[in-house]
Amino acid sequence: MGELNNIFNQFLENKPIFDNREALTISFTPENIPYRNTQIADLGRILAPALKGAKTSNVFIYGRCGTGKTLVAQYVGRELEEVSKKNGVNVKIVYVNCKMKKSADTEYRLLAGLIKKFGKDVPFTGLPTDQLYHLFFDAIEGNDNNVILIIDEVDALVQKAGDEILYNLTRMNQDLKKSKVSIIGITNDLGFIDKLDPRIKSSLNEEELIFPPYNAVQIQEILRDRSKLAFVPDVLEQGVIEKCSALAAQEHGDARKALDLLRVSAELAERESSGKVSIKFVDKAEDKIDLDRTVEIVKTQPRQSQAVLWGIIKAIDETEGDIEGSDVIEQYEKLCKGHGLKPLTQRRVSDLIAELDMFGVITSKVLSKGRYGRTRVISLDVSDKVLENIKGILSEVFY
DNA sequence: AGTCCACAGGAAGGGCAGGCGA
DNA sequence: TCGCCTGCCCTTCCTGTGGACT
Repeated sequence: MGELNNIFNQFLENKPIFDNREALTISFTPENIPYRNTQIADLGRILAPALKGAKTSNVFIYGRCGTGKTLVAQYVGRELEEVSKKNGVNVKIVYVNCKMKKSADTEYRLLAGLIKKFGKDVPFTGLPTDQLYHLFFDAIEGNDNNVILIIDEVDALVQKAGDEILYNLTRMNQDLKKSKVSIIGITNDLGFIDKLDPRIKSSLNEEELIFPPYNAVQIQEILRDRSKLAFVPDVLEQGVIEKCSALAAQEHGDARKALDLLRVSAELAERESSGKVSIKFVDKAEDKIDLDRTVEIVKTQPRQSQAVLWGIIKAIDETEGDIEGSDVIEQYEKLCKGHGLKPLTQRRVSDLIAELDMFGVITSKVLSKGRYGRTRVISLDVSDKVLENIKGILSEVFY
């Protein structure tokens, strides 16, 4: 108990670093969004007809992650809602993120989530889909609303649930008498729209906005803006912002990453009771973010997927280089045998490997060896330190 | 030019669990 | 409880394919 008290007391005695930590998180919406005036104005013009009760065009917003798409869409949406309220018009903005596991990544969950946002309750599962459409329909129609759906990471939804749902949503307007529904789709997959069914493509892509990546100088400006809110004066040492920006700019100008880096750097500085944030904390923060992310992924994988990863690591250890799918299967099946785990078919393992690739834990690419067939060549995509951690986690699972 | 390897990966469907209303 | 619906994980079956070999 005494030790814990010491920790708490020391924390309280430390010179504070943060003034408002929130300002560095993704959920924070700043007053002013730098370098996005054009996009804000464009989206504003597209949505403005809603103020006169008209249906607005469907919009697609493209841009890589951390380019401000979500921020701008939510910001414009909120402003629009406010102005409409003042003018006595019913405009409702509904935001859903399809990448949020277990919340909006299937047709059922998306609809259930939307219906909930209109204040009605829906069971997690169990209702036929057409009934859900009816519920959603009633929810919208009941309020005489002009509804604008912001569907974030819409590519994730379509990949999992197919594009039928988008078709159904765009078609709803034909049956609605009093209300209107428009869609703002947000995606970081530039080729996304071309993968859609042409019917959906034409009705959904009435307008499109492209969000270019930020450059290092722009990210610096964003960080400076936010740090004025987030930190007490003079805690950032020279070069910290520059370093965070440079690292994030290397990764296609991802402002979110820059903010994360800055926040974690400061948290590490706070934890070490060093009243200032110096460059060394940025390096540590980069490692920590990488480690935390990967460890989290590995920990939350189902057992079979962990077994496959273990097979990959074992196979790489043994061959000391790149390995092929068959090497993984061999190690994986050995592991299953040893732990009474029923081995999955090669087809399924191949999907699990692809999943691990998607998570960024491994890198794999399909390679043709001519007469000797085609295989997937696999290598690990983590630093040695992270690998040690992964091994630790997995050996606890497969003692 | 044609063959053929060794897999990738798409399609379809089975089986299970969770949840509903009757 | 039963029948029905869904999502999810998985298998089975199948077609496609890049390039070394003949």
